[in-house]
Amino acid sequence: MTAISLSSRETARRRLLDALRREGPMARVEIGQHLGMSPASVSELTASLLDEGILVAEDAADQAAGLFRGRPKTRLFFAETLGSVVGVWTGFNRIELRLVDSAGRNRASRHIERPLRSLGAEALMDVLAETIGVFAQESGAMDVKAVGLACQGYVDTKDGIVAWSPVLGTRDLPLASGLGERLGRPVLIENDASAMAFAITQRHAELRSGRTACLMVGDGVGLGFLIQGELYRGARFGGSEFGHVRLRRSGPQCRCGGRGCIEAYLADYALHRDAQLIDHRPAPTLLLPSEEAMGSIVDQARAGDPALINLFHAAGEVLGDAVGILIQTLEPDHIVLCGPGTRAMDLLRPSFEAALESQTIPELRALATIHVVESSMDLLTEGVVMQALRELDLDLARLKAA
Amino acid sequence: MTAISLSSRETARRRLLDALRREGPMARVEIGQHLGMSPASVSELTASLLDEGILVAEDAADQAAGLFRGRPKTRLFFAETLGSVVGVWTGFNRIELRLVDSAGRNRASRHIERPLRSLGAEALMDVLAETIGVFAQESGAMDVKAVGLACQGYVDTKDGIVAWSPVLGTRDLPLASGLGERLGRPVLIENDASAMAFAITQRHAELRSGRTACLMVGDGVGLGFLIQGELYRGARFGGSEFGHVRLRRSGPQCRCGGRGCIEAYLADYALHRDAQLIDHRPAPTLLLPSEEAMGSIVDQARAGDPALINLFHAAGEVLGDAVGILIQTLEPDHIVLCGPGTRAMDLLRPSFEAALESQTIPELRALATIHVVESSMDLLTEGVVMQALRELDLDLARLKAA
DNA sequence: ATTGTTTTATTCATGAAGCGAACGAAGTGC
DNA sequence: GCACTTCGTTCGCTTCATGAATAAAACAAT
Repeated sequence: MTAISLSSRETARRRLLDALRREGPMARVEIGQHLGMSPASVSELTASLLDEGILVAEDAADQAAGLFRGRPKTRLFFAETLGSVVGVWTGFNRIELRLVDSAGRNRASRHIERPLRSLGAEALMDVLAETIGVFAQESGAMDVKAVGLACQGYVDTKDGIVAWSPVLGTRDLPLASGLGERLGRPVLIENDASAMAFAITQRHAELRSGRTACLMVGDGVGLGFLIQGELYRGARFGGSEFGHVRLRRSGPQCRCGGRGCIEAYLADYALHRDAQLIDHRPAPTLLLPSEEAMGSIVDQARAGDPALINLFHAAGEVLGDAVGILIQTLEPDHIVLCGPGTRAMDLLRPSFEAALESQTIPELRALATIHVVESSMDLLTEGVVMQALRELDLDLARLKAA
Repeated sequence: MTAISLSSRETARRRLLDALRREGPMARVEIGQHLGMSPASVSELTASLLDEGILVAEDAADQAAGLFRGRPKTRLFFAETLGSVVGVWTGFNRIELRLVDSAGRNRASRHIERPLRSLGAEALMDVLAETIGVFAQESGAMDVKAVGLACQGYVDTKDGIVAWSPVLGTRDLPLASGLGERLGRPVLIENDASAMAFAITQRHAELRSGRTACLMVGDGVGLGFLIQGELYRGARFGGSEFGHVRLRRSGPQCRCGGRGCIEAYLADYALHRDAQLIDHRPAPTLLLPSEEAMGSIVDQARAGDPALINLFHAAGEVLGDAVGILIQTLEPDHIVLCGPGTRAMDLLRPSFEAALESQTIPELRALATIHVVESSMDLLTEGVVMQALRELDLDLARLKAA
């Protein structure tokens, strides 16, 4: 499951299948209009996809009754027999699982509470493989074709190695091959912010043109960067772990070991930790605070608690500085703020905007539209499962070609 | 002179001409080996280039005497009759000019002292047009086909507008069209750091693969980012003016109006200003300190002046933080530190490396090779003139096609 | 001088990919 | 049954790149 450069045909094929997953069943003409392809090309592409058994034509009977003139459309969609794919997200003390069919439709999902950090490399992979296996079985999926796993940290998607992750507690872990051997299936791994960024851009067409930087605020702070709808890949990892950029030299402690990282102000664990301190409560034991705990902090701040308001003020300022850096460095067309952290956007906004304005000129700021997309962590599994599906599409094509 | 997406043929043509400018005259076989093209394709491409009069075959007589067997190579190179191109860089109180022929060879260069900031938009463009015209005439160039101009600031290359520049003192200046009308020739404008980055990557083959981030330290601090040897273009400007990222909330004054920008620590004007202050000398009147003035500051620091050593220590720390941000955001394969500011790299290095190490994990740091390229400001005119030549190549191709 | 050797350059046929236009297919409305 | 409309396929054309065969231009050997 490596991403080499794609041939012209493979790109067209991918665009077609992507569009079908996003839009649902479409007739050939519709696909052509949607992608700006000639009917001839669509015919050619779909012919081989039908031939390979990846797509099937919808029964004419299924269609809306004949209120139209002309030859009726025959909609195409993914065959039901292609098997399914599991998407996984590993958080600090939580694993999210999702099962989708080849069309990307949700079949089952679940999350379990399970701390992972304390396990060693082998035990960690054993637990993950076991968890994935049980989930698939209990969901009645006998036909899992691939697995996609997203986690925070420096994830080398190409070689399948997690160089460092705050949630796994290991270094240079060959997670893709380790899980792949245990499960007997190809495993794709990805940074979680990239996975979420991909899921969000799949849902919003305007974000798939130009350059889109998605800042995910939640458990940590991550960055997913896309150019023309495709994830930007850096030298190995992709523009990720932006949360560990140090913005304040002597700022609060971050779990990466440093001080003053973006995350140490903005992430749920940081806000929760500081709020507990303000309330003179004991330090939290759970690394990943619950949505209820975070909600109550936000409510108290909205009710006017001055110390908590200050907390969000400082966080908003850091967010503004972070977006300023993104704008000055990547100059994106779109900036997306996403993840659970956007729940408090009303509290962050004043200081966020002030900080952003104080470090960018209007001409530059005007280039990037800032979108706040309320999104929960289950978009992560959606993103990574989509990517696994796309890799599977490619593998199938190459299998037939060989 | 707009950069639209290139056709397959145009890309091949550009690669061929780029290679000839870099490597000098080459025979068709050599071009093929160099670019990984089949002889048939090279033959086809060169046939039309010869036909259009852009290339000519070298005289057989010019070649080395026949110590070789087989049919002798006929080297191809740019026709002498194609005209020349002027490259310009505008600094605070200085204009650098360069005249090159169509092969990119230097024909003449000059720099004049002339402050620009105090002029209005029209007067500024009058002065520039006049200066360029006189330079071309006095260099005996009757055949200037295009002009490339690089300057610091937010430069929209596509629309030819300078949104803001610390050296020009105007806003949203339509410089390309304004100069173009005055000179009667197409004018390409570019951010100066991008121009230098392009020049440097043209000289070093290894920097043309993967992602290369060039941080230019000198008059200001700029960033040029290239992917596979082509300049990254953001929404409008390109990943530029990185020097105005604010790294220290309450840092020293920057000429952009903000405080604590990277530039306010690292740029020549900032170091010079602070050194003057330490020596209890009057504030400098010249905005761009001379190379001698900078050299004397560096010498004093090397001789052990503790206050100046501190100055460079703080600058190095900011440089380390800046490179850390670049690594975490763009994850480049290569980082190039260039520009006159590298003259003091020995003084910057200890704090630079400490700061970089304190905010990046080793796995991530190991991905990017850091190159220090000693380069003076005259590489700027080389970079922008090369880009103007490439645009001219394209225009010629499109002219023939139409 | 003639012939062979070696290297360079061109030509030609082929294949991949996309597309416009023409044509066939499959319905509805009368 | 026939016109009409819309959908999908087929055919021929174009662009582009390439391998193979061929031509070209020298030198070396006889």
